[in-house]
Amino acid sequence: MADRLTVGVASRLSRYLQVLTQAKKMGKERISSQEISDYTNINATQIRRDLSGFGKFGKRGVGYSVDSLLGEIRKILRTQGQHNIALVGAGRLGQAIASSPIFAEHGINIAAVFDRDPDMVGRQIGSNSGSVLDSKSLKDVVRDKNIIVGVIAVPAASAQEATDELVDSGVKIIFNYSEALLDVPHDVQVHTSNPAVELLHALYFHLA
Amino acid sequence: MADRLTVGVASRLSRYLQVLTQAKKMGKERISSQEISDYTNINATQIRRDLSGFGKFGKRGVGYSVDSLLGEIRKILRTQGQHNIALVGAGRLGQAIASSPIFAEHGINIAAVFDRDPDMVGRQIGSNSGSVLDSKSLKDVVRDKNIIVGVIAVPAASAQEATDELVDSGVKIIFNYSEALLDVPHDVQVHTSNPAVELLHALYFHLA
DNA sequence: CGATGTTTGTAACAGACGGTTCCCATTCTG
DNA sequence: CAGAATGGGAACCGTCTGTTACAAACATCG
Repeated sequence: MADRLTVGVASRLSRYLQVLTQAKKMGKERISSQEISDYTNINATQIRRDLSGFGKFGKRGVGYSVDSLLGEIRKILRTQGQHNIALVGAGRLGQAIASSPIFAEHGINIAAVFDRDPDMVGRQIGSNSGSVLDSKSLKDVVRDKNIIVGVIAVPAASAQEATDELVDSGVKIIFNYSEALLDVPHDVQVHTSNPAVELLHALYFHLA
Repeated sequence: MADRLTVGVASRLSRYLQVLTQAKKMGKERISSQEISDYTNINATQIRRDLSGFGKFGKRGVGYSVDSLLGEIRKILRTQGQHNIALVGAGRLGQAIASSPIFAEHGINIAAVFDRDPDMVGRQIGSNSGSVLDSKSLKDVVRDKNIIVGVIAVPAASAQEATDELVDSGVKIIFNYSEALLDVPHDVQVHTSNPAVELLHALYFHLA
């Protein structure tokens, strides 16, 4: 239990979390390993093995309780509390992120939104985040609130600059929604999302 | 060569593609396996092994030519031509997707954008896509253009409905940017993007 | 109450895969 | 020319995954 999880296991547990969250919203109370398998394309035996490694969460002949399994996985991933993140960029993408319920559902709080455009500063975007702050205050705010996760939703041209400011302020995990490649110190993780590349990957496997 | 690639290999090749595309934009002409490793966190030896399996693309003591390696990987992934996709939803997220250069960079063309809101229909969003079409015409347009990739950028509540229409029209690959779990036939791939879950995953590994 | 079907938990095994470590050939730099 | 940098290639090992099989627990139905 004290051992760290493998990347593979943690990834799969995250997928389960995603399915369970949605299943709960749809009012489902119980779910079987086979159902999770249908949604994730992960082998049902693998799912049971993953879960049984941490305890006996399911009931034979019945399945898993959605609620309790959600709690157990959150315990395993140690992501039960609230997490604060900073969002840089209040353009279309930033607005889409800020107004999505997807972060709040998982206990993630958008603690601050920044933009360098004076016309955006002070506006309220999304429902769960405060008003847009001036990028000049980024360093102070991020440092004061001890934020360690930053989301980059600015054009590629200013992505590196935003990254540098975040890193300077103590951020250790960056989600990059620009096309830019970001240079960061070794102790900072960058997750770059690139739908186009994922699409090419999917297309390859679609060929008969 | 006729053999299908492993999922792992194809994933890594896609990552290389992403790095190379960006490196080219930054004016880089040569790149070493070590540099690619720095950006992708993939073992440099692994990278060389992946590439050398398809031919001798690099020059010893020098590295790889960015341009030619780009072409080689595109050849391997068979994604050289133009691909048409359909985008459903012209809200903030849909607009962000349509106006991003990220798809065009990889030869992916947003052939049609749909929205059910009459106020949106006819507007021009993004620079590379035509004007917004009424969702009522989705089936006809998608079928006529032989589109096999659809992107869902609508609220969770209407995601399944949009999915059903796409599937009915022959779409085989769906990128889902809503929180909804989508039910699809077995021959349709769904790629659900969930930044919040990815974030929890990253947070787990960040703990010292 | 008993029979039957469903679902989890667990073990065992084979195959694939990734990381590592070598060593060598080639090229560039000074 | 000497040395550093870099890709090509082989071999090894441990880990992970998918699969199969089966027993135990539970539900359902008659």
